Amino acid sequence: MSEERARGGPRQASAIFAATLELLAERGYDGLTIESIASRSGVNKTTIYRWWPAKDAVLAAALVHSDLLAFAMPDTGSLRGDLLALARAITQLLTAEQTAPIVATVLAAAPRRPELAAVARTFFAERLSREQPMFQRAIARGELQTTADPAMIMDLLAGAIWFRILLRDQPVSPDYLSGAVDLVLQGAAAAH
Amino acid sequence: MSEERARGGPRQASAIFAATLELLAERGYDGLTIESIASRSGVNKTTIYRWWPAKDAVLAAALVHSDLLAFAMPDTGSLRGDLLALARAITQLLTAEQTAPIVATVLAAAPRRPELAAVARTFFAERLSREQPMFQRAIARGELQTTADPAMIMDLLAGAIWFRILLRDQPVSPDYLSGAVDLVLQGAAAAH
Amino acid sequence: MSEERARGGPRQASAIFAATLELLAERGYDGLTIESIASRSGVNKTTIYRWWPAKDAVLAAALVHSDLLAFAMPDTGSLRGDLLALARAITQLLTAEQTAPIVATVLAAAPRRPELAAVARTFFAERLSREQPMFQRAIARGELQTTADPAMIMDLLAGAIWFRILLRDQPVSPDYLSGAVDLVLQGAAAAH
Amino acid sequence: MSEERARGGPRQASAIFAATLELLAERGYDGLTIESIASRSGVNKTTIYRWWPAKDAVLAAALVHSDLLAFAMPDTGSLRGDLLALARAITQLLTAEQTAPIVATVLAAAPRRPELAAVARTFFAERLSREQPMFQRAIARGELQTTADPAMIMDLLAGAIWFRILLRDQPVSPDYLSGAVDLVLQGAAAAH
DNA sequence: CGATAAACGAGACGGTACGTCGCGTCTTGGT
DNA sequence: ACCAAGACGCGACGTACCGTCTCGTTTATCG
Repeated sequence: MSEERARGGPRQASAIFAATLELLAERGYDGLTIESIASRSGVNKTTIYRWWPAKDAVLAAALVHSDLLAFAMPDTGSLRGDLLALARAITQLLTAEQTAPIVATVLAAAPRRPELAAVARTFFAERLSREQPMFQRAIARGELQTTADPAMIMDLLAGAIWFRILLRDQPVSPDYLSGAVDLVLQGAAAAH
Repeated sequence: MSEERARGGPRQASAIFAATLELLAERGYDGLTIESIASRSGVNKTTIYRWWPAKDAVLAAALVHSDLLAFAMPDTGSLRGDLLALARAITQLLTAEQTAPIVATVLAAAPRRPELAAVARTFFAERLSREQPMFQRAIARGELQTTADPAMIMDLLAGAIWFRILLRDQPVSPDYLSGAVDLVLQGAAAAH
Repeated sequence: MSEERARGGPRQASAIFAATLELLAERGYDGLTIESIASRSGVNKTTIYRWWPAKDAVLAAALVHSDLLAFAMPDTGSLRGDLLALARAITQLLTAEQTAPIVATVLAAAPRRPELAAVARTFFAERLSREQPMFQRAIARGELQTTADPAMIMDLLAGAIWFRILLRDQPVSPDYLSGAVDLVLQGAAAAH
Repeated sequence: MSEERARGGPRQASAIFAATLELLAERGYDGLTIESIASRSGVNKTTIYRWWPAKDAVLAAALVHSDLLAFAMPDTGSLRGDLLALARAITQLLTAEQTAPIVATVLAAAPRRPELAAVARTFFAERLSREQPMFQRAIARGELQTTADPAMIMDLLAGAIWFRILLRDQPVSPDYLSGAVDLVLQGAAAAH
């Protein structure tokens, strides 16, 4: 029952994925070439093409296979604490030296790259679904109205962080984060 | 005293810029090549390289030169109306057939491309400064507290729209927009 | 055991060589470009660069591969006859419609082009060594002194023809050839 | 009566010619570009094109204008001495550091470059005519038969040297030169 | 255990685009 | 009238990866 190789991948899939993410971090999306992945992972170019149609697909597979997209769902006892923890995790993802280039790259390529777009979409959808319990706990605690829209709350919070870091290129301070969380929470608390 | 050509650009700059944006919309960022710009604009490749070092620079110049980044600052009489108008304009920009491919592609590519990042940064900074009167009017009307942070409000609103359309790939309905505006406004209205 | 392709050359080497010599004859040395060779031979430019670093190398290989540099060593029974045959062959090479443009161009370019110079040097060295039997037969027949220097004799004879055709641009008549052969032979016959 | 500028040339012709020959010696024929001549001579590219159609023409004019092609006709008192002096001068021209690259270059380009070919042809023709007195003196002294062909003698001698240096890439020793002169002289002396 | 099919290594190839160089033409403006 | 300055179209350069394609050589699974 050697499960070492999943269906639909080459024998050295792990080496390929590792090389892919290394190179992506080192040289950026454009510096990431199939040939460099092949060379770095000690695999022949043909082998990669046998399994994936293009470098985006390799990258998508590498991301899914990696734990870069994994994140712990917080449970601090209060919605404010949970949202703050999430906001900090997002900020971390977008600024940490190892993850920032990868995440920026994937999002940049996503709009025109179905594979990467699918990864992003799936990631965010799954994330939202995993956030549901957090909001249900908050409702149970009376911290949130039943009518509140968790997706919108996360859009506002996560969007502000993404927007500020990637597009406005402005720092995201702890104060900014707590201010944004407060604003959104108070806004959601107000009756419709 | 024909001042027809600004300093630092080729004679057919306009044709080059037009071709650049057309091709960007048609083929996406990676499909946009210097040779295709040259061919489409009826200009020689060499001429483009004489003036810009890389395609990002051409693209940045084309964006600055275009009116895509122009936008009217609303003045509806209420902050809610103004923010809603802005939110609609942003949504429009990101979804309209002519602008969406260009804007989405540029914004997506910006984090990895210094020139494009600079354009985005400048654009958003200028935009924010032009939004100041809108917030000052709201404060004068008593719709907003003096302590409110306009930048954060715009980050939340614009970020949510951008995030939802480009990353989560979800529709942005009029109800969603007004809901988001309300949430943010009520959140900002609550005391700190 | 198909030995069809010699080591160190592309699969369509012959087509490339043929195109190279054709184009050299048609357009001269400077008009001979890698791109034109690629186009004419139906091979991609990249393929040529994969195997040769520059056009001189292609040209050198084409020359070596061709039979332009092949020549039959005469054996007419007398040194005078042999030298006359050689002189005629050289003249022919430098004036015949098919060979003249190629040979003249190559010889002219040789001094400035290491690869071509090497081809010329090798060719003339090999040629001289193949001429040795001719001179030995002449010595055996008593037509030539043992002290005579075959290399000098050939330098004088070949040099005169080459000089006259390529540099002085003057015709080389049969009378001129036999006159030159006679002069050299009689000079060589005289005691030192 | 300022004759400083000949008809059909720009004001800075001398600077252009000097730059041309310098660059030719420094960088070879291919490294000699119109743009580099213009830059070195402090003249605009346009000016050069106004007067000469291509770099060959500039080079031809520069050579004619220079004294590189000048040579003194020897008069040593004997034909053998005169020929030896000529042979040494030719060898010098082909091997001296300053002249060798220029001469090799011109001859290399000549076959396909009418301007340069004309320069070469003119040079050799004029040279031969200036050699006539040398042969007439020899005939007057009884060193040479009336029937001897001076052109052929010079073809053999000069051709051997050119051939040996440029094509066979072999050294030309003093012994070689005197041997060649002796051989040719004795051959010419023998009756037809 | 040995056949056989999948996976792989090696690398030549056609192709697109890159960014650069020098050519020769042209226009403009200044002596 | 001549020239400096320099933009321009053009052709070729040599390079980098792309994705495709044989062609043998492992592997590893199964009869």
